[in-house]
Amino acid sequence: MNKSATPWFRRLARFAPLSPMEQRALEENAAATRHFATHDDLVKAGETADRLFVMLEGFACQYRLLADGRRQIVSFLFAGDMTDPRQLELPQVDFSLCVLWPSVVATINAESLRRLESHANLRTAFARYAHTQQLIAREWLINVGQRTAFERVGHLLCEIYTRLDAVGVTRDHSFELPLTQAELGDTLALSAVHVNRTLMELRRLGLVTFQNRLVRIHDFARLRAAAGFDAGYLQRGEIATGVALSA
Amino acid sequence: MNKSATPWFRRLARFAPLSPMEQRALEENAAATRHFATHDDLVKAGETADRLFVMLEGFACQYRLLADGRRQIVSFLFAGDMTDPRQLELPQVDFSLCVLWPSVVATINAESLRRLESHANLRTAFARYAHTQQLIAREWLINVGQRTAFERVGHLLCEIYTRLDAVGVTRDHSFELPLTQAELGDTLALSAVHVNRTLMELRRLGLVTFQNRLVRIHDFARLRAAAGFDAGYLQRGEIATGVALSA
DNA sequence: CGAGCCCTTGAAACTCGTCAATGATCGTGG
DNA sequence: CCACGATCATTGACGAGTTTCAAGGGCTCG
Repeated sequence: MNKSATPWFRRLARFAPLSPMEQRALEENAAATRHFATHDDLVKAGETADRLFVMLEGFACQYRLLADGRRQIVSFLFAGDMTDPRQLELPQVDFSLCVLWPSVVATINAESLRRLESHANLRTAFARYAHTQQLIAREWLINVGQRTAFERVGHLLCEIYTRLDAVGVTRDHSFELPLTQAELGDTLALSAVHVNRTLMELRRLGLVTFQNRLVRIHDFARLRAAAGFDAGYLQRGEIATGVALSA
Repeated sequence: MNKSATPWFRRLARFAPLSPMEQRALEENAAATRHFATHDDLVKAGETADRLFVMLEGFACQYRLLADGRRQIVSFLFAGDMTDPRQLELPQVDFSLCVLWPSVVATINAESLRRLESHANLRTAFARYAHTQQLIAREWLINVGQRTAFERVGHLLCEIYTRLDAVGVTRDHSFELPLTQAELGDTLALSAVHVNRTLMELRRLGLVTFQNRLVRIHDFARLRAAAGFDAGYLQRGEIATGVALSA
């Protein structure tokens, strides 16, 4: 029995009631794991889509490269996150997947997915999970499209804090985020230099500090207001949506 | 028998083989239609999500408003397009839906959706269709995040041309697009003024003209190259993916 | 102890936004 | 049928936010 699937189970259990039997199914299918180092690419856009990836530990992102090297990061994968199950129906992968911090990753092939989806609750959980990921992607579009640099950085930090807090890996309003400012820039469509200046500004205002991979949110309420953050999109698909949302 | 569901049927039939029985099911459920005028809001973000919308004729968009009035359009709905079926599982609607040109819209409630999804092929078609919409949304993120104004406008026009061509409503490399420059701006995260200047530039270079709601692409190959457009994301989920993709 | 990556900072340039004014187009009512 | 108002396209001048270039400093790791 492989217990390393726990974060994955925890994440999915937020979207559908999962029994011990389904938990065991996840564990069995997360058995084949591999370790990856920072900057390893697990897949590149355009390759054959023959497997899914599940982050058991670590941190990764999906991105797309333009011909001249510009890069847009389109999603983050924390421990417990996985790539979109529907991906397996497509001939090619749309986004490259890159590990940003030493990670343990499980691989799910079509056969495994079929087995997992024979559990109705898992199928439901996968679908709702994927839907939530889509809501996040749309929110990023709004973030990049309409918000100022200051709001963008603040909004993303609010989102990450909320996501990590939901799985219990924050401590006293702080969390580890192994992202360089250049990577933050590729996420938020800002230059690394401007990300730096914006983080300075956030620090100067006493809202957030981000040093040595540690983000500390000093005043969530004020940050949230300044960034126009509303956690609704992160929780809408979950079973027992936290009632105490707006504050 | 209501034949107005034809564009909807055509669109879905690209994602799964649909029999006459399934076609009839669509027609029956598209029976309750309503007409809307330009700028009618069918739903607003935050309202209860109790129905889907299917565009039988016309043109609409989904958007989100920020507190101070900034607007990001997150998707276009042409004839045959529908809102995301998974939306019905959520308590609230995430995006407002606004008609941009006189339209005929069908409404699908949870009960109708359940009936439709009892057809396995329709369920598959819905899921793949929604997945393609998600790929488009991600592409928009890349567009807004990484491309210049010039590339953005070009890329969007390539996308729309490709989408409309697939359903046969283009004529000699031109198509109707009832969008104001301000709306284009809210889509591409540009000011209306800058959209105007960019369109001028595209015209000056002999790539595209956009006048009186008519877009004419004078040199698709060159536009496509200039914008870095690759139609893959539009066709990846479809059954018989056009083979002649890259050129 | 050096190499490499990352953060930080300044100066200059550029893209794009805002403000403002003029035309063009179109539907509507007189 | 024309005048009116409204909406939209167009253009210019100016300003703001952000990028780019460049250089220095700090940290980590071999």
